[in-house]
Amino acid sequence: MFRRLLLMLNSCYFEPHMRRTEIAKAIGGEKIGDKLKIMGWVRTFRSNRFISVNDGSTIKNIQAVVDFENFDAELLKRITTGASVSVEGLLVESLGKGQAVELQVEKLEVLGDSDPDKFPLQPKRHSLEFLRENAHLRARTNTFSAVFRIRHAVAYAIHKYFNDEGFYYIHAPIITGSDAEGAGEMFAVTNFDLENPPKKDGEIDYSQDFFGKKTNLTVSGQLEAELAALALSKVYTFGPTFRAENSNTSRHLAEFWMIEPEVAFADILDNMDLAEGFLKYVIKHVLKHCKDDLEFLEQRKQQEEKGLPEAQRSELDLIESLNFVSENDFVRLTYTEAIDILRNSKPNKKKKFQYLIDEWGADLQSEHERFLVEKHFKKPVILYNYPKEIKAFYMRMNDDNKTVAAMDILFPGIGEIVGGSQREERLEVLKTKMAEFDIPEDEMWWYLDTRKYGTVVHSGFGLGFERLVLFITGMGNVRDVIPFPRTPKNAEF
RNA sequence: UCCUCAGUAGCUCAGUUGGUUAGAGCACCUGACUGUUAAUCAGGGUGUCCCUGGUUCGAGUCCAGGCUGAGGAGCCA
Repeated sequence: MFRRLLLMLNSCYFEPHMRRTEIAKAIGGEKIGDKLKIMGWVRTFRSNRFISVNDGSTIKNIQAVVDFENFDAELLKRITTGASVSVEGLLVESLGKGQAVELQVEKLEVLGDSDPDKFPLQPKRHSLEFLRENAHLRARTNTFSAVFRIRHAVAYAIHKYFNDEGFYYIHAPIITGSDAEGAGEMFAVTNFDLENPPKKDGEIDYSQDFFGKKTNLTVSGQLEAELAALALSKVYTFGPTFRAENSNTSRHLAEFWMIEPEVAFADILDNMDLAEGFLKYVIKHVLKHCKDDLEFLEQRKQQEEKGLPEAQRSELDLIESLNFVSENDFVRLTYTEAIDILRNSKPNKKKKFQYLIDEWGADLQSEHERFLVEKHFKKPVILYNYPKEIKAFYMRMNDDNKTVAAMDILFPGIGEIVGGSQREERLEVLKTKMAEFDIPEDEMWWYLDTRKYGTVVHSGFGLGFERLVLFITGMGNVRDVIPFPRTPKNAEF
């Protein structure tokens, strides 16, 4: 009632400081007949009359209609692609097709000019590579604003899922003093003068460094998550992770975000249930809340695949494939079963694989994972119980003494999206494995303590956040789903 | 790091067996028009052909080395 009254007053005259209405709210349909102020960035200015304005609140633009006869020509000249504007006027049903509503402009202000000769983004299609080089501006494109809104929705859904399931969010340290985590090359953290570090007996003396020891950026929060899970039962981490690998692929970043749930009293099967339920929940959330953006990205993908031969195009459209994954059970398959399938597969018999599968124990290559996911099952696959030799030291030894309770989830087009395991909770077995893997016990005393005092069965996994966003958005390169990608030879912006 | 491919106007790209002054579309500038949807029409070329060296009468084109990017592999998430 009170609001109605305000609205009536509002439509009679302009307040001196009218509040901005987000475009997402303005085009919802409920505000027709209201006087509104819109602020945003000009996408196009057509016919000297129609300003397409976007403020990032939605992929849709609002059409602001100016009677150019009543406005200063010099002012209208400043309405260029990329300029920021404030427009006030009456929101009405659109006279033209293509949009439901439009704003009849009564007040027009250019907030920030944009020299059209120099502004890099034109009202046309740009290559993703070009936009990557202009990452400071690329969020002003439909594609990237859609991707980043979805990235947000995915992050939010992850926190919501875990919260609703009784998990606690643990902030694992970014700087780590243990170099025994065994997940690849690390970035050193130091405040030494690199030209002239202090030395002792010819060697760099790390005891004089900031932390009094050698430290690195974290490659995984798993070990810390395990400590927390063995107190709080159900925890997860969600933070930046760093790998100094010289990886140049569409699936690797030097700085990426990883989610690592860890659950006490849970075995490998519980772990698979958690991962599968979690992935489905997140995808459903995005399907429900990001419809406009998904539809746009679906069209973008179709457009992009038009140029490809039919065999290389996706069988399902983006939204279809998300529905499919969220509504169907993942295939669960032991490593041993996978080897049997692969050994008898056509590409193996016809020697089409670059690495032929002949015996149990071989590490699976990308081509094998792809075959299983994209050709044989055509759905996400959970592979588990791998040979102990090809997996990490902390994974729990199975009773066969040959395999460990590891599991990887493979997604079509992405490959490994989740890697996890039941953890070795038996102190003596863990110590033996560490010796086999040359991991010094004295650096991991705190990890071993959890097995010494009240050890329990527990499991967890790591999920590559960008790989999940990659799958959900249908983009082709993780560099295009993170605002400012860090890759070898690239840390611009 | 390895393999393959690419680098020409602001962007996307064409450029013949090495041959005169390097082109197109879009963007941009000027003008016209005005209910448009990446508006339309007319006119205008804005260039270190990635860099360095070499072969040649002559190199965007051929050769060598380098830089950058992409795809794939490895590593993995």
